[in-house]
Amino acid sequence: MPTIRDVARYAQVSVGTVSNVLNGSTLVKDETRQRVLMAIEALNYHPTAAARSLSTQRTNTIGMIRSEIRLQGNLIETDPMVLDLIDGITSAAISSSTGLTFWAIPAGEREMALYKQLVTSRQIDGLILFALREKDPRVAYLREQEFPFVIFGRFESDEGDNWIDVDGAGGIEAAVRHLVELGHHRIAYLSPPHEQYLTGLRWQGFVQGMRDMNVPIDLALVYEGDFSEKSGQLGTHYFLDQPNPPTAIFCNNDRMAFGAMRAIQARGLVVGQDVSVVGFDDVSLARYSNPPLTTISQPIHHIGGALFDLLINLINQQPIDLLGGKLLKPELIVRQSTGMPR
Amino acid sequence: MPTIRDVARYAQVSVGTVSNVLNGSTLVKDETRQRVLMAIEALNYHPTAAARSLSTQRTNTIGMIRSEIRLQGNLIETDPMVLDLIDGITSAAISSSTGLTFWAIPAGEREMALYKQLVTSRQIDGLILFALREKDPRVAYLREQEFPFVIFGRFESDEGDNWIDVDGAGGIEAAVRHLVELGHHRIAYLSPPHEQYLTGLRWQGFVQGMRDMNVPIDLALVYEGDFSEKSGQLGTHYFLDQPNPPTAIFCNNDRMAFGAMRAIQARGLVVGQDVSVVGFDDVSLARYSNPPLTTISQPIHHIGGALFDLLINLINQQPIDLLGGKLLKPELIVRQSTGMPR
DNA sequence: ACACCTAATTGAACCGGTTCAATTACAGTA
DNA sequence: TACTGTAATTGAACCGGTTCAATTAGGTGT
Repeated sequence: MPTIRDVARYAQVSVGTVSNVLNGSTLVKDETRQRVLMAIEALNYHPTAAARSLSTQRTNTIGMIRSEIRLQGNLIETDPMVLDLIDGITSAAISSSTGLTFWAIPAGEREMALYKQLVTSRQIDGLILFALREKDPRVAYLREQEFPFVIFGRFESDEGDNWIDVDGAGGIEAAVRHLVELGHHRIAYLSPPHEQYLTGLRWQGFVQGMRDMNVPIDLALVYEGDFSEKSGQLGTHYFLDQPNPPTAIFCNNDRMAFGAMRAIQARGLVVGQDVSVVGFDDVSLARYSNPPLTTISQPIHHIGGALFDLLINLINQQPIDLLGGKLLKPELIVRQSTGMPR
Repeated sequence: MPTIRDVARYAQVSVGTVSNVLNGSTLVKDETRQRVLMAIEALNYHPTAAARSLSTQRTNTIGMIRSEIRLQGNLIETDPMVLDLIDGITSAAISSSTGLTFWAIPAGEREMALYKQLVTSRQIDGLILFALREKDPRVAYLREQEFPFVIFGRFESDEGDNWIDVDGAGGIEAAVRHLVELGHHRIAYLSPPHEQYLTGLRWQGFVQGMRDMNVPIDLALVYEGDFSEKSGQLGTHYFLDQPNPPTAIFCNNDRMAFGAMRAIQARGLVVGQDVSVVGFDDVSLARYSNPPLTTISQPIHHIGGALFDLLINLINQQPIDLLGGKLLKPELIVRQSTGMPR
């Protein structure tokens, strides 16, 4: 494996010159540059990433850590939405030849240890956080360390310039309006897990939407899910077992909505007629479910790219201009899972 | 940021000793070890990953590259199955504090350039390949470079010890048997894209299954999809527009099966009665679709972990024992999307 | 007291890049 | 021809670990 010194010798120049050629410095005479390039070609030389990182203090890698969450012992699978996020990030990352490194670890002490590891060992240049929890210790730590990071979502205050979020509350208000306009008065709310930070924001949107439409909230029609299809199913059975069941169910993600539809159908009821269902995310399958799911669409692929750009600017300490704004408007996509109540 | 020399000075030992403590060498006297550990604690020292990589030639990172594929200009989204694979890999990786780095790049010249980059710059210790294509240039290159890599799937010959696959052909044979036993004779086949290497293997399974059951294959009932819901939908409309339409459709992944079910339902037909549908993968949603999807289940989370272990052994040049075997038996999960033909 | 052996410790050399002060090359001017 | 200014090049020092031959410490046997 040739080193920069081999190239220098072959091209009869110094290592400094080779380095300048590699990094596109304008200080190199054209003829010399050609000679160096030919040497690089001839020896099939590629700079070693680790050596470069060591002296530049940059790794050209950003990180993302999934908090594995277990409920009753079984792992909650990653939401397909995250895959779209990854797609968006990596698509944007490739143009600046940056990689996205992934870890998965259960929330808790070991999680913090991993974050500390990564930050202090300079294994990555920055982090993308998502699915923040209430009083999330990760944010405090990263802030304290002044380590570059961006958040998909908000946290505690809307201040700071390192987050991008979708106005989920606004989306829910729109969904409630849609349901009430169809004639629904008993609307159930399938909540995200209470540990999640967004749970509070989403709930506010629901409360606001119901208030705006003058519909009372029945706390018997609120169920805490965990984003899995299973919990959507369980919550829906719980709702439909009530003496006074709902005619519509708002679900905080599409997976729970799919579970909800399944539960409704298992009781011989028709989704969109007997019970309406609204989801959140608009995963690609939502359009192909039976019936197609009314849901709140977030431009997740675009958000992934925007988060990446934001993070890179943060890392490079460049001024940040969030042209598209940092609080994006989601869009209610009406399909056949919602209809007038019977 | 303290370095190993700072720690050495603080603990009044040499850098070599600190390094020995860090790497768990038994050559250090217990008392000295304690002093060093206290210094590490006091200075809050963490070794720099790049420096370590430079001298050990190991990065503790493995890579995975998604080939972005565009058809008619639009990006094919990543299959949710891949997310489960990532989950499986990262779950296994964390215990050996290894990260998984991700890139996405369109297949073609730039793709090969990226592979060469990564291999020669020693940015990663090994690669996990998936979704191999016919005559895939990546395999030849990596073999030639003797770079450690493992494949989810097989390639050209079943030789080599660096792959794990599911016996897709066997799964399809079982699916065909299931359909024929229900009474189906006109079975359509929704194929993967022809560029994919597994397409040939899967087709052989279909042919074998049909032959075993003495059912003729009608080439008018074969359609090449691209793994997207959309293509499942298109293929199904194509099938149902035939003068002599099928009573069952085998789809090579669940996403296409969801599209197929949607198309069937759009025509006012009932899935599992008028037309049966079988998928492949058993993604988590398959159990919650309407009707629940009969599909071929692969232990994808487990495969992710096994691929990781295999790769680590390859990297460490340790003997490999694939206890579970490298060709795993998939399982046909019968749900309500298949039934007797009318 | 001395030889001998093992356990522990040392620190210079190395991994392979980048950086920048110092030096050299060369063209333009007096 | 000497002088000046800019362009190009040089190479030692540095980034922060690991490694290992050489050295020292400490214990045992005679």
